[in-house]
Amino acid sequence: MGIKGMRTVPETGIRKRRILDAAELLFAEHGYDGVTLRKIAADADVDVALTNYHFGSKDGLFRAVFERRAVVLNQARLDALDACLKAAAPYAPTLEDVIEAYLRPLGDIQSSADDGWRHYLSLVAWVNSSTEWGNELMTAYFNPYVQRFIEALRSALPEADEKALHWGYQFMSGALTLTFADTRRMDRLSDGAASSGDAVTGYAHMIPFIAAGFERICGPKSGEDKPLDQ
Amino acid sequence: MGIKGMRTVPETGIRKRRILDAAELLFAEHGYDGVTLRKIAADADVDVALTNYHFGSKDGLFRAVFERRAVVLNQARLDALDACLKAAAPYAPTLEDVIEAYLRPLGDIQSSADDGWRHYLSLVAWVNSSTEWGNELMTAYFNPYVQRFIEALRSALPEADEKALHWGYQFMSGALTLTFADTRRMDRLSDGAASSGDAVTGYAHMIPFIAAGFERICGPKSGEDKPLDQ
DNA sequence: GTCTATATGTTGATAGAC
DNA sequence: GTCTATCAACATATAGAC
Repeated sequence: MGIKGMRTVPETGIRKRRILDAAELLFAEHGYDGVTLRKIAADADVDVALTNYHFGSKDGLFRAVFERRAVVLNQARLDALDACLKAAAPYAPTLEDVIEAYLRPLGDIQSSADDGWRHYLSLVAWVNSSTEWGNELMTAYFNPYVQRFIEALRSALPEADEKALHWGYQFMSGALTLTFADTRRMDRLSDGAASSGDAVTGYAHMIPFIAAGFERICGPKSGEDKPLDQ
Repeated sequence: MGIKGMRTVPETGIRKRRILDAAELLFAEHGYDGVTLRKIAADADVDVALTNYHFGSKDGLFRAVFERRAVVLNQARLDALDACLKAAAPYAPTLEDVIEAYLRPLGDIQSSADDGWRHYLSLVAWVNSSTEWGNELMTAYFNPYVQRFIEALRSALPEADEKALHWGYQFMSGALTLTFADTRRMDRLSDGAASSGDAVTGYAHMIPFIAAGFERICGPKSGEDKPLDQ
């Protein structure tokens, strides 16, 4: 086989991969309905029919894109969380350490030069705020990990009210999601003082911001912290 | 004119309004590309051609929907902010009062029975995290108001770093946006302990959470690390 | 203002040659 | 695995009768 200059490694998967990469970026930027298979194929520089050949349908392609990096991302975050818990053992980890273990891997990705991963985070942000896909995909792929994280939060905030804990997670998830989406609106709003592209500064502020929020509503003194008349 | 049982009030605008209402809900739920004019017309119980007659194009309809409530919403929030500033004068308002002035009107809308307004907030959430519409529409309609709010924040946090202030606003905006989106994911995640439909509890937690976050990264003691009871 | 009819293009998907 | 050719369905938008 080798003789006539033919590849000995099969190039199988090269086009399939290019489709995934192109779809990843386009879905992240425009959402599911804002993208056509033709545009994906054009950006991937392959024939339109290949998208259906490899993934069956547009729906199948979208799921394949989402699934591709979900497992490895969860594992990385799980490792960070475990390291944090082990470092603190036999005591409970501090709140800020738990938050940091949750956010740091994402911050590292976002400030990295890896376009694929950055686009993926953007896609996750879109899915997370989508009523159609969010419930199914986020629940299926990320809930088990999120549960572990909330457990860690609970151990760092032993007197936390269960409701407050989940609302706090919701706020953190929202702050994170908008940061991923990277709409560049902050740049104009702040007249250049702050840039949404500056992920390093973003996460440096986000970790203490979120930690303080949790402390306030879930802290040991959360009992008398009923700000509202209800 | 009255004689033959004809309406003396022109029914002009009834169908136009129904189109706006139907479009508002559908755009909020599925985004711009996830909705067809046919579906909007069907839900509004009018002919498809009417959508183009009244609004020129799908783009025009979308803008009309967004614009309809933007002005009145901004005015309501401006009033709340002014009331907060006046109540504190001649001193600077407290941080929590400013945050409350910003969030309270939204919380009131979301926990109200007014479907139209609730759908509108959902639409704003979608626009806010959209790369295609967010920059243009949010900037045009909401930036002037947001600037005023950030000014008020600045007066409550006199030593705030400008960058931190804007990042804090970004986190607040994200938390707010995801709460508007109301994907119901929290319900399952918390196994029923917390419900995203419970806006009253949500905002009751959100106000202190966000205030604590701002204090931590923008507070007078932001250099050090004063977690609680400061 | 409202409807019928239609123009004109695009969509996701497939069948079949290579 | 990849491409050509093609389908039926559906999209937005408009022209013209009422």
